[in-house]
Amino acid sequence: MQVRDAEQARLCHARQILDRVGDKWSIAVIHSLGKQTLRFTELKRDIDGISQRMLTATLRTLERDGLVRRTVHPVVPPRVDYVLTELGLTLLGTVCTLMTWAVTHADDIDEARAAYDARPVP
Amino acid sequence: MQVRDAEQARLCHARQILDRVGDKWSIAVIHSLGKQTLRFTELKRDIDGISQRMLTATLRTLERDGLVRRTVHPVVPPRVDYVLTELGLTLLGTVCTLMTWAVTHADDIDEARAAYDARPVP
DNA sequence: CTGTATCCACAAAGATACTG
DNA sequence: CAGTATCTTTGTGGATACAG
Repeated sequence: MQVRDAEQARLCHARQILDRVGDKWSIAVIHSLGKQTLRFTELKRDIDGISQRMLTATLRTLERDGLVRRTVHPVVPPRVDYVLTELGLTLLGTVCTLMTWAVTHADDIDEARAAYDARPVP
Repeated sequence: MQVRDAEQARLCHARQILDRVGDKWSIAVIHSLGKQTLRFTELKRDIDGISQRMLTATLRTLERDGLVRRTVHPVVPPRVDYVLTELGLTLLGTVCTLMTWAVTHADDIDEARAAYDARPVP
């Protein structure tokens, strides 16, 4: 039973992390920063549909988790740069793998959905 | 501009799929079915903390997306089996990759969080 | 056994306005 | 420019009861 519990615990922990890095805004930020260092406003422009509130919250979480580094330049007007850390870069690779899967199998999923929705309903 | 829009569209589509397969219950179901075919009740027992409602909803979505196959046996009492499709199996592999990343770097993230939370607050 | 239906609570997220 | 504060709205998930 200890084995099952230990597995559950590991899964649970993994799920917590997936909940973090798996939400759409985190993915978007990581993907954007994968290309280059960006400032707050540049990120906001780059990520379609994100609100200031969500961008701030997402960046804080990613910073806290050690995936993104935030650099404040003491100038006027204020300038803050965001860049992926080394840990963030390893995640970028993994995220890209998942992205690739999603892109590769998008058609399969669309087909499956169409087939499912076209079923005769009793 | 078309290039950027096309990329945005692809990213958006990928995000939709990630939203599906990335939520914790989907991950849990796919992981459970990765080991063996299971019935509804067995899945509910296997996945700690899931409610009937969520399990049903998750299975429907996965079935619609062509990741899980649902087989009803016309017997009394009713018996319904769930198994990963071929497409589901390819996702299992990718999910495992992400899981592995999460497990591998869990300590790094915990450290980063501890360091972040220990910062002196102005 | 395998679900569906309903209700409710809480949290997440958008809009908006304001500050250092 | 780079956020914070506040309000409102939406959505997600849990509990429960019931049906085929």
